[in-house]
Amino acid sequence: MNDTQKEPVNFIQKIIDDDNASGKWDNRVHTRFPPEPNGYLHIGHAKSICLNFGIAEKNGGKCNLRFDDTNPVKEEDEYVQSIIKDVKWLGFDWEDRLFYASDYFDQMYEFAIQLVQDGKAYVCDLSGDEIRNTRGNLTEPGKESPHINRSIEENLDLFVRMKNGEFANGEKVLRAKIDMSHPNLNMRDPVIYRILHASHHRTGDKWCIYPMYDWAHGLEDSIEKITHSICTLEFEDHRPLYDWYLEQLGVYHPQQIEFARLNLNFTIMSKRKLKQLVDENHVDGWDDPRMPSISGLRRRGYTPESIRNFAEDLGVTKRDSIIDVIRLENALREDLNKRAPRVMGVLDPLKVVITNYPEGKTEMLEAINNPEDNSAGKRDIPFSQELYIEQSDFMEDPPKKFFRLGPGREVRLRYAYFITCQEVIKDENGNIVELQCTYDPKTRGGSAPDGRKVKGTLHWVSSPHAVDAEIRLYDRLFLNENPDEDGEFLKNLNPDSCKTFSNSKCEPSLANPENLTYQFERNGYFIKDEKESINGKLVFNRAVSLRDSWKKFLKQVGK
RNA sequence: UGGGGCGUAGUAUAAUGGCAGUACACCUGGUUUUGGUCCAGGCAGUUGGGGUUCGAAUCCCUGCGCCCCAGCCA
Repeated sequence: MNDTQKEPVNFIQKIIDDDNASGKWDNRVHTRFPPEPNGYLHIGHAKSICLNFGIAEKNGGKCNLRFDDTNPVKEEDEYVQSIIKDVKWLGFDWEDRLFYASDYFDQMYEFAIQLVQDGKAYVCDLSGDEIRNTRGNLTEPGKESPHINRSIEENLDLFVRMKNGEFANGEKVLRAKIDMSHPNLNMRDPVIYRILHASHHRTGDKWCIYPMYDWAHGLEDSIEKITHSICTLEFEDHRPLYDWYLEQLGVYHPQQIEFARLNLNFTIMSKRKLKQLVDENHVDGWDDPRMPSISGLRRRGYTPESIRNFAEDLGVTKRDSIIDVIRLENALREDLNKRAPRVMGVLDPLKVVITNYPEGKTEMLEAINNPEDNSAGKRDIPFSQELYIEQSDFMEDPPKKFFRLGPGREVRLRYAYFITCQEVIKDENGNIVELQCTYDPKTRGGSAPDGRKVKGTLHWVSSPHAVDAEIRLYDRLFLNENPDEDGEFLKNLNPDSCKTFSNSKCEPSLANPENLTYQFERNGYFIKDEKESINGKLVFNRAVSLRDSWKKFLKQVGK
């Protein structure tokens, strides 16, 4: 790279550069990824994970993994475990810094006591409805709570009794005393603690009051000595409150910085809606290969590297944007093109008999494992008289630009021979069931000594040596670019998002596939589905197709 | 309508007072034992109006458009 082409520096890195120049944080960079364990991680979280861990890494800093588990009614250990697994799988290391907001509940409670003692918080008896009704709205100020002037002693007493479980859910809350006419709604005496008689997945029944996000998050950051607290745009309005709390408490005060979350077209990113897809069985769980969840992408055949490259390529800004999901797919293709071993698999087999090939003979032919990587070596694949090719590689009455097989046409079988179609065998219904072809023995390996060329090269599998498999091809889960545009994302589900070929044939090397994504030549990238490959059945998922200019051509000419 | 943000090719993203660049998408062509990869070329942009300046995407004024906020969710 020449020095006129610098790597673009995003606005967060610029802030860090400035801070380091001024010595603001003693040149420390300490970030955190703070998921709430109320669902599985998705590709949107991946952007945040890559940003937080990435920026720490680039600046010689640290990044914590911290569970923001302040709402026991929504959170579960299952989600904690899945999140740990996913972040690790993406390739990030929080070393010994795995934290939970719930570890700080005692400290948070003490800080709340301090705020009450300073006369900056009060216990309010208003119901949820009453609080809402007295908050005012976008244009009108709110009204003060009738309990705003309780004495410090009374507030202390009531708050302690809240903690001790003397009151029912919703009966009382602790609120900050700020300004009910503040133009920022978040500053109108926000709730700090609410009563929730609910069992927490980590603290059990120790607590019946739980801190609200705004109270908890700044304290978590403060306790962990975070420098740059990176979050998404919708929290911009919360920053004044984040700052207010830490300011009033006089504690270590990180800087909150907001960036635009990732949106992908043809995809939904709301955890609530993804959970709905799972709960209502529209998909086969959080790890359904069509889900944008990390676990879904993993099962689909995505690599951690491709996701990280994608996230890196995205950049970081404050602009709302919708990324074309094609970019995610391209990131995978780019990664896998360099690394994936090539194999041959026929999705939808059509029998081919080589009439002039010795019956019962098997010969081994040499194939290159990865033309992009010489170190991947070579392998031998068996060839025999009876083969399978792809149904879509034969046309009885092919158009001129169809470079594949047709009556009387000659094509190359990859790494094998040139064959010519002599006869088309049909069943009583007129379906093509077999092709009788002849081969040219002089073209062994795939090139003709007389220099003659063929346009098409087909993948194939020797019938007696074939490994049976089921192959699943995935399409987008939704029909619309913006699936939730009309608020009815379920109606926009793509009924053809999974196409199954149950009679596929693979080359013998695939009998016991490794846990990696292969390229099935001319078909795309595939990975064994560990969940579905049971009872001797072998199931492959297609992660992404190869670019297909033939398909594109068909589309152009209108089918 | 109060407050907080954001406006650069189709989609994203650089340029922070000095040649509007890059990626993806799209279109041509070349190479090729994957209609893959790779290579070469092309199309295409600063939200409107005013101002400051030798010079404005960038600074100022003023419109317009889009997003977020009225959970005891995060």
